[in-house]
Amino acid sequence: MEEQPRLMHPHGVGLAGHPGLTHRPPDVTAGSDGDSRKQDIGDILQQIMTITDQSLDEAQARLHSRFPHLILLSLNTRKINIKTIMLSIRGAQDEEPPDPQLMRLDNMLLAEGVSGPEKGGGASAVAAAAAAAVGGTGNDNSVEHSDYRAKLTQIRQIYHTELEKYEQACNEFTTHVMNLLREQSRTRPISPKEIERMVNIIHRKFSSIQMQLKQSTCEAVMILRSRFLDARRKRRNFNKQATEILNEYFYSHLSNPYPSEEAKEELAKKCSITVSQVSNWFGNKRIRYKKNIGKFQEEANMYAARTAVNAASASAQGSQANSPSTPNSAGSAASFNMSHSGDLFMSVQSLNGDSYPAPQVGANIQSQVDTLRHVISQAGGYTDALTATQLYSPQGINANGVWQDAPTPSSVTSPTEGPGSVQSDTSN
DNA sequence: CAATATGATTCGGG
DNA sequence: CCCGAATCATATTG
Repeated sequence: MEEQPRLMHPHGVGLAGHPGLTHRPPDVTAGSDGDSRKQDIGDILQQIMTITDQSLDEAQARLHSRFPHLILLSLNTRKINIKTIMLSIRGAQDEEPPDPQLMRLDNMLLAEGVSGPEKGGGASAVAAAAAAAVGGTGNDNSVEHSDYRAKLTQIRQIYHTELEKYEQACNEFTTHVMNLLREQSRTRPISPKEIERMVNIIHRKFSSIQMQLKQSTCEAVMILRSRFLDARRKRRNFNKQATEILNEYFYSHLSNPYPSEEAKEELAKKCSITVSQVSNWFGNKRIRYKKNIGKFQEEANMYAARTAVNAASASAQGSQANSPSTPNSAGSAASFNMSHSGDLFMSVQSLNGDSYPAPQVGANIQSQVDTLRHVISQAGGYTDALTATQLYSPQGINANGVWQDAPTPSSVTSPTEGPGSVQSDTSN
């Protein structure tokens, strides 16, 4: 919630001051005496070393200071799934084997889309790669996605500017030194080998800086990735309305709370969440409901009653088939059509029994039956006879085939028992 | 703060 | 792939 501003530096930032490199070659030209040439060369070399070392540190410091929170985060938060990530880039951190490491970093940056072409394709590639690396569930979390992408772009931007800067500085410096050497060559013979050696030294130094930069960038990307792709880190509860909608659906399809793909899509749309989230929600809901029905009775009652009323009024106004007369509204949802519902239930039993081929009316009724059944089973404690006939199981749902499965081994016929159940049903 | 609620992920199975 | 189950990590609540 606070990383935005930090990373949001509109380009330019940070490139401004660049102590180590920008203040490039000290005025070496001063040593135009003649004798102290050799000394100068030594000095220059010294300078190179100093400068580059300094800038190296700075390069690192800068990067770290640019993503301080991120890095802090990685250190603070528990072991998160960074372990996987760390594994993938380990070896790059510890020792410093010359080549393979650099290649690794390069590959990674490339795969990450940081050092690749432009944005667009790169980002999606990153997403894919990231998803694959982290979970494997390449789903659709486009929301967080854009955020993630934006930040990745920033990282890339910084990376590129810095890299460019380094390169430029390197070139400038090399030229500078070359010029100097050339100048000196008039006073003393300078073997090409010597020049080459100098250039090599410079390049080596600069490439080591580059590598630091790459490494730091990798780190930042990794952290960013873990931050954004591990959704658990940012879990947000769905808003009240969404939960309502989901619950409504769940309880009105209690006998078969497995929304089809289309249903999921619709729910997702209505709730402003992704289909995956809908699936997750139902998965969680099913198992948690089953695990402790008592805990959900209140809620079940509520939604069942509510949707029952809705459905009832709806069907009353619409077609009527062999429907029960749909009595009074609100109030005693539990007690009302108890007797009728018995019939209804029986009559629909067949529909309900086999698969849910239910045409149009069937679906409608099915839904009602579900909710009614609940209402009934709630009042069940009092309506001996009906509940006694185990037509529809003890727990209220699992009447037929599918989503049934005896839950709590305890309590069978009486809805009572266990934690805090009952009580509330009469209030209804 | 602990306890609980909740969304997401991971691990087998079909 | 979808499920259920177990589990994780965060949110919310008391």
